Amino acid sequence: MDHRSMAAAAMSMSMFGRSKQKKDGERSSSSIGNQQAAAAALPPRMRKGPWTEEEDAQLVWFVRLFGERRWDFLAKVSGLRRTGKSCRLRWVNYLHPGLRRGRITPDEERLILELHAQYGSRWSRIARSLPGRTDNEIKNYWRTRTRKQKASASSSSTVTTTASCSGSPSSGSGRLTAASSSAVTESALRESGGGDDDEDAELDEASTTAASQHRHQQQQQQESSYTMDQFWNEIAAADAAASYMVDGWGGAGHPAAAEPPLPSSPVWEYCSDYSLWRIDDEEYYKKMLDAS
DNA sequence: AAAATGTGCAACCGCAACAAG
DNA sequence: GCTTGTTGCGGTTGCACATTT
Repeated sequence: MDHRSMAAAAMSMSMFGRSKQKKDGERSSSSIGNQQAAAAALPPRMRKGPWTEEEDAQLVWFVRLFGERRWDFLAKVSGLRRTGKSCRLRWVNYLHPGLRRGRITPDEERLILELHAQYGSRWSRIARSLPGRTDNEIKNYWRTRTRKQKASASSSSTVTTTASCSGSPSSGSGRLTAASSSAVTESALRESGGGDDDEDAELDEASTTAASQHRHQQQQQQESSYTMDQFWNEIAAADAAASYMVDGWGGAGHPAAAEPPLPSSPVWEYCSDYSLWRIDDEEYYKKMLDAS
């Protein structure tokens, strides 16, 4: 690993950032500027909120240097004004290689239901059985799912009441219709003994409700799914490409040559003179930090 | 077209467990 | 055994985008 490959990582980070992430980054970048101006005379404060692409790239770099441990140390050394906790969270939930992006598949959904029945809300335990999925992701999915079910249940009861009172088949929106149909399916399943517990019924409900959108969702998933494997592959590819570059960032013929790879940090200048890349001793960094 | 509402998800917070000194 | 620092976890919040009215 050398500084060129880390620059490649920085390049790749900007490639996989989603639109929302980009917007967050833009907002955060401007706030960084404001904060930097305001905090010039103040002791450095920890940043909060969405991560910028620059921060991501910086974090990826230092995690690749030091490994996924000592997050507080890593946060300090990296120059990121983030807590170790925040760094870890960002890495685990967003930057870790092998993470899957995109919607939860029906198979995963089934597995989550099984595991939730088994372990309850122990999301990290459930996540271990779903490669590429984080506990946060599963937790969010579950939350969304239960929220939908609550809404579905309340609206279906409303529809049932309304229908029984007014007898009007046209009452209710399309959403309401979908919700009520799913509720009907769920109750039918319960009555028919199609599911041996609520979880199964819920699963079928979810599947039925989504049936009309399933193909569309799968298509969306194929389009939107961008795994961290792909990301790291791109880094590797960029590594290879970078090996053709001449020394320094003025190398011609490469898109990345025009701009420096990463933002400045307390150790950045040190890094850029190449001497960093001969270092693998943590102690050296401690001394460096003490000296700065 | 604009406002209101819903949805998805990244990130924060507080707590607990664990390890090292 | 106590203190301190680190890590991991679950619950919750807030924001941006999408959809509906």
